[in-house]
This record gives sequence, C-alpha cells and structure tokens, in this order.
Amino acid sequence: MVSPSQKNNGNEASSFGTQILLPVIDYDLAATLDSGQAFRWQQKDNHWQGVLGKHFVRLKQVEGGIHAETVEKVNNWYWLEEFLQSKSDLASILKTFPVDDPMTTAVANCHGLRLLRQDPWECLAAFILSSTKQIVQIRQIISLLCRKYGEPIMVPAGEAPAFSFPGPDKIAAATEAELRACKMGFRAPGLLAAARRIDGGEFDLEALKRMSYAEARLQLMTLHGVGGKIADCVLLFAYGFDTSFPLDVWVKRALQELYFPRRRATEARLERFAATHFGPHAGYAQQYLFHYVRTKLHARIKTI
DNA sequence: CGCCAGGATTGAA
DNA sequence: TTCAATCATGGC
Repeated sequence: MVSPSQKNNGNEASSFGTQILLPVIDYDLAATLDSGQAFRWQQKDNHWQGVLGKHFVRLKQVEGGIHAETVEKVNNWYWLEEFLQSKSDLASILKTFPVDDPMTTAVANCHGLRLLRQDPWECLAAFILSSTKQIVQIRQIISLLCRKYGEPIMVPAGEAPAFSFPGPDKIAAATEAELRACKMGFRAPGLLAAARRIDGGEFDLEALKRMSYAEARLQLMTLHGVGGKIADCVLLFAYGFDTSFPLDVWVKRALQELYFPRRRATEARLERFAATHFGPHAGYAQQYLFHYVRTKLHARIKTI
C-alpha cells in the first residue's frame, strides 16, 4: 500500500496497485481513445494512459480483452466498464446501420471503433472548450485546466504528475482572466458561466438523463457556448443518446462526398439526412464516418 | 449577412 | 520562409 504522502513531491507510487482483464470482442482501443471523443488519453509504447475520476489508468489491448491497471486499489471496476462501454454489444449495433456503400466502407475501415461513456461535466466542459479548436489545442487547454484546478493524483514511478478533471465548483471559483490563462480565449466566459450554473444548482446535469433527446438538447443549448454540434457531442459521448449525430465539418464533408457526390446539399438537407438515414444508433454511424474521413479521405475530400 | 475572438498545426504560395 | 486556413459559437 502506497500512501500519497510517502513522497514529498506528491503522488508517485512505486508501481500499479490493481489490474483486471475486461473481456471484449471487436474493440479497437486505439481508434476509440484517439477518435476525438476524449482528450486526455495518450499512447505510450504499447499502451494508453489517462485519468478517470481520481484514477490514473493504463490500458492495453490484449488477446481477448482490455487489460487495465490502476495505481490505487480498485475493488469495483464498474466505472471503467461504463467508460469503455466494454459490455455493449457492437455487433447488434452495427446491424442497425443502413446498408449502403459509404457505411459498409466506413465500418470495414475500422472494425471495433466504439463510443465511450464519459462523465457529463467533463464532457460538457471539454466540448465547450473544443469550439473552433483543433484536437491538439483542445488537449492542451484541458491539460492546463487540470494542472491549474484539478487535484493531483497518484501516478506510477517515473510518470509526469497527473491531475483530476476539476469539478464545476473549482471552475466556478475561478475568474475569467484565470481561465483565459489556460489559452481558452473567448470560450472562458462560457465555461465559467456553465460551471457557475451547475455548481449553483440552477442547471442539473443529472436531470438531462430523464429527458428526451430533443429536450436535453434544448436544455444544453441554453448554456453560453453550446450550440447544436457541441450539444450533440455531449449527448452522444456522455449520455448515450445514440440518435445524436454531431455534424461537424468533417462529417458534413463525408455526407456531401459519399451520399451527394453529384449535387451540392444544403445545410438543412444534410441535417435532415443525418437525422433520418442512420437509424437508432446514428451516433455510432457518425463515429465510423468521422473516423473514415479523418483517416482515409482526408486529403481528397478537403477541397470540396 | 460578414467579421471577429485564441492559437497550434498544416499545407499552400 | 511567410502566411492563410482550420475549427464552430455568439456578439456585434
């Protein structure tokens, strides 16, 4: 047993404390953790590491499943299974996709891509910060934010210090200028206002779980800095509203190129198509299309 | 409607 | 080597 006070610079343990093998079938861990859903995972050698709640977590894809290690002792791994959605039945989800060439190609391109189930506040904050930023910058902002406002957590020997994601109370107590120092620019007032509404009990993230997709989306969009796209990301990645179909520039290009190659589709047309064509797990379909354009069509499609 | 507000990275000039 | 474009929200 390693206590946090054992070393004066904080939080370095001599080794991992507990481990588990989560059995999974058809799960591409790398593609999933690096697919623009979550911004705090990094690849190191042959594994991935990140922070979930107060845990430093190391994950490795192995035969038959995902091997997980934490520094601090874990008895119940539900939180990790929930985050990874390791018990979701991907095959039955894939069966609901429309049978057309673009979907077939996108699925074939990345067998085992999954949707994660993230903490609502962390996901909301991350996507408020994502607005008009690219993934590298989002990661940088979040890293600065966690270092400044998060709690230090135990890491294995030799690892850089790691921090929990700061709760709404921590952000609510900050000033806009302090937040701007984390390089988030004009997103600072939006994040601050969201944190204060949530911390003050005026905005209830839990209540969204009991709403319909449409209601929850409208509710999220009352937050400054949350438009339709960001609301859809949060509803899909944190709440599991599988019909949510975030329409970002890449997915719009994918739909235009793959489904309307001969004629220019209007914004409204693309939105209507996205909402009607992809079935009950449209969000999964979106993730496969997104991954496909990012990895395969990138160079060709961007001139459209 | 068009522009602007951070800014790391990419790719064109 | 410069330098414009990327990203998507809200205010003007």
